[in-house]
Amino acid sequence: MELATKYSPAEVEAKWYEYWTNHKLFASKPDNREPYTIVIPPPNVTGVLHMGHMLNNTIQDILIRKARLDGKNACWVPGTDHASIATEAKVVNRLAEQGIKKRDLTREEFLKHAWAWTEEHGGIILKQLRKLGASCDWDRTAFTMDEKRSESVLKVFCDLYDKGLIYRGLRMVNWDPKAQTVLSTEEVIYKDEKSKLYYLKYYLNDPKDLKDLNAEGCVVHKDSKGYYAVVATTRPETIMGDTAMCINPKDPKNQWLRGQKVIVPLVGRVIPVIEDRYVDIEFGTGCLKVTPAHDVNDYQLGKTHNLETIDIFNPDGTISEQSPLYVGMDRMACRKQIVKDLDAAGLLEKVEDYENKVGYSERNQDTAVEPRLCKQWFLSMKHMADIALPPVLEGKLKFHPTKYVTTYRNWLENIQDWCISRQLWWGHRIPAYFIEGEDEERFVVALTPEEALAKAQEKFGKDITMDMLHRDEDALDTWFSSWLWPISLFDGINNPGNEEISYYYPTSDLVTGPDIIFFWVARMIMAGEEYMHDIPFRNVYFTGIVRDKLGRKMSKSLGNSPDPLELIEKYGADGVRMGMMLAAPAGNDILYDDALCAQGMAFCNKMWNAFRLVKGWEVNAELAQPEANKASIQWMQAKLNATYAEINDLYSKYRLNEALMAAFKLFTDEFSGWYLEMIKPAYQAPIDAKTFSATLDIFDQLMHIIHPFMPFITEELWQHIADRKEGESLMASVFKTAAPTKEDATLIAKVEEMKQIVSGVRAVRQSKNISPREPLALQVVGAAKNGVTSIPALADIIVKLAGLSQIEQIAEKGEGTQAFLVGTDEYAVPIGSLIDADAEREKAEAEIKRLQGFMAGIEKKLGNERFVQNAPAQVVELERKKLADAQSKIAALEATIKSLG
RNA sequence: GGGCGCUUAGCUCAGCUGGUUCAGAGCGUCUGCCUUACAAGCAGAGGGUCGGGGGUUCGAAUCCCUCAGCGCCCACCA
Repeated sequence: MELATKYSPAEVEAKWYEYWTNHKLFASKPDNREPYTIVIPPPNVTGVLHMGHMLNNTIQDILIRKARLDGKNACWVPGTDHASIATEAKVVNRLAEQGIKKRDLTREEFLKHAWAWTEEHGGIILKQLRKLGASCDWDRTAFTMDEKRSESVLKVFCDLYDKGLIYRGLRMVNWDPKAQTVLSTEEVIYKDEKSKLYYLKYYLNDPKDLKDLNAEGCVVHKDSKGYYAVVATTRPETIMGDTAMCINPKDPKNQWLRGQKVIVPLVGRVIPVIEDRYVDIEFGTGCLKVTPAHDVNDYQLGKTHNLETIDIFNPDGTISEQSPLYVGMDRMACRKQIVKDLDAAGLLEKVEDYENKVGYSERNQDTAVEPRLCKQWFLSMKHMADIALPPVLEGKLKFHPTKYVTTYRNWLENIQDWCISRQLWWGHRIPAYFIEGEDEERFVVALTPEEALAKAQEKFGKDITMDMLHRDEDALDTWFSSWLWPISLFDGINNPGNEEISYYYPTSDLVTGPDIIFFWVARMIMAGEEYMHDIPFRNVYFTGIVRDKLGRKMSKSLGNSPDPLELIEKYGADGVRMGMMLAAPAGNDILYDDALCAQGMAFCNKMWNAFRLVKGWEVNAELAQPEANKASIQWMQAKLNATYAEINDLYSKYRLNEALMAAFKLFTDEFSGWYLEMIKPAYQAPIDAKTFSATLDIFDQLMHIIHPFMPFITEELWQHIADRKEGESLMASVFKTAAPTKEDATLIAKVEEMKQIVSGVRAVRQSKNISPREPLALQVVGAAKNGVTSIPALADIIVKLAGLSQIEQIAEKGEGTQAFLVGTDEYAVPIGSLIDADAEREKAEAEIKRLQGFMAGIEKKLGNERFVQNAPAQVVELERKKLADAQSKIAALEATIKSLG
């Protein structure tokens, strides 16, 4: 069979992915093996694959495939998230394009559209993951809103309510006027914004007893219209909701305002001046307008001072009927207008530039969140924090990198209750039933309407009928279902103690971004401890953010985010996987560059061609195995064992990029660069059978080592190495290497020395422009005769790789030779008239000078009493060895100079 | 305002429980090679006073202090 000189991934990748799935090689069932489990961070059901997913899922696939090769029962469970806000927004937009308004639809009608959308666009992302090679157990594919998961969510809600951990409360919450739902504090992103600070005049209404006007530090404002106070605000449009003005009782500037009443500008409402130490004396003028309905702090003040609350906004962010002015106008337009009007009325004293933080919805980043007072469902978090903190602090559950432990701890120690209700239809509808009647807060929580009725009758009287029950219209926060993911995927909520949950839980590793440490990671730990009394996963690997090579975040608006599928088409999935991993040091952001994928693709080609070489050899069973080949095989196996031990260690530390680099170097440098060259027969000459089969065996092992990173090409080559039976697969074959021995280490060291001799000769060729085909002699000078050249097998290899005619021992260098040192051993290559005596002398002299300086430093050290006394004996010994080595090197160099005449 | 992290070769990073001739790797650069596996390749080479300053120590990229720059997270000052 003739193999092309270049590897072409497309066909190969499609072929093997189909093979793997046809043979159900990704499937997992509980058995006697040790389980290794990963649950996928469920992507949004209607999302498309982006570079973050590529990184994240490549890592998960590497870990899963490695576990499989280690002989574990690897189970990677895929699924998608219903993403209530995002998906509902998309559906609302589509309906809007068709001229349909959400409010004109019933809940059932809307949900029909939403499910249609989900079926149409859903799961695309999971299909894309297959292109990447993701070895998920697809038969387990779940959805956060499928039957089992929904049932779990409702059960948990009822349970937590029964435990008294879920409650309804009237609170100041974060309102998203675009999505028209409340958000949790975690869903609000604060951004620095350049804004204005408006100074507004609040005239005194009927001033009386203004006696402190001349007190020290007093700042009084007065103009032709009378006395006034100045209030600084960034939100002038909220003055319609002002119900007080507040000063600090200790503020000398504003003492004169105590007990007065002021008039809200434009609005004309008369409000009291109250006093509270909350007010910062230094900020603005020290006068604060109090709008209890639209600011968290003002709400607190309102409560303390018993103030009226005027809600001037509609849910969509327009001005409500409650306001005397600007009714129906959007809040942002209103701000502009009211500033104009205030100015025109002479009520605006000045405007300053100001920088403050404005909260935006995590999902609608163009929409400023509005604080709003409303009744919502909350989960009490104190208990949850108490159970979720210890396993992480005690190290039972490990974070990689560990720095996130601090972040986690800080959040849990300052945790606020979780607002879990959302004014959305797409999601899990809250299983609470309100009872018709005057008291709007009569309700029961139950899994089914029937149960609800029974509970209601028991609680509120037998006369209650089904017709009187109205289920809460709201849905639950998406994260209220994803926090159960590691449990609900194995049906551990509905069927506690079932075989699957007992086997797979706790899962092994979670791979996710640090941006959802609070949203998801922390809450899964809470749910795990609450419902399984155990951690949900043993390790969390936090990936970095994928950035472009200039360090900018990848984003649609910048257009700097490549399309993953196009990349796979261009570089092959293996190439892209390697590219991602090369750029991804553990715990750091990754700076993505196409060039890295190109390197990955090049590596595929390297493996491909190495295989072509081996495959092309003619085997002669009669041929005896040369000693040199035997030694080469021994060395390669030793090197492979040692490297794999290193790689395993790196895996255990989640330093996957370094593990990949080690595997890459093992194949490229050691195997292709050295080993294959060592055993390669002369052109068109046959190879002995032993060497050939040993080489195939090593190749087989290398494919195992590289497979987790680059599954497709390794499977392809592995299948070529031997005749495999249908259904056999590299990915399903358990792989182990022998532990490295002392003998291995010795052999490796010898070969390293041997390589340096070969490189030394090559360097001589390079500097003198001597063709690799022109044979040279190598002289082993003096004491070096006991080096690796004295081992016949290694000497043979040196002759072969350095293109030598012979190796000879000499006592002293003669003229016309160029020398080099390997350690303290000296070698020389006779090159006759090509020698540039002056240049060589200069080089040797410079090196002697450097060594003398080096020795001077060591001598000083050794001359230091305190060093010799305090440093460990072996350190001192080492310094002495360095000194001796340097001395013998100088001696050799001096001999070189002498030989140059 | 509080907390965390980073600064080592042109780029991306490793080394940091102090002492392996320790200053490393990959990529890029330069030089020479179309050598019959691979030019998506091979061989060879150059490149950093480890951000600045101070301290501890026989000894500091590594520990401590300080300054500068960068990044992230948290926090209700209008």
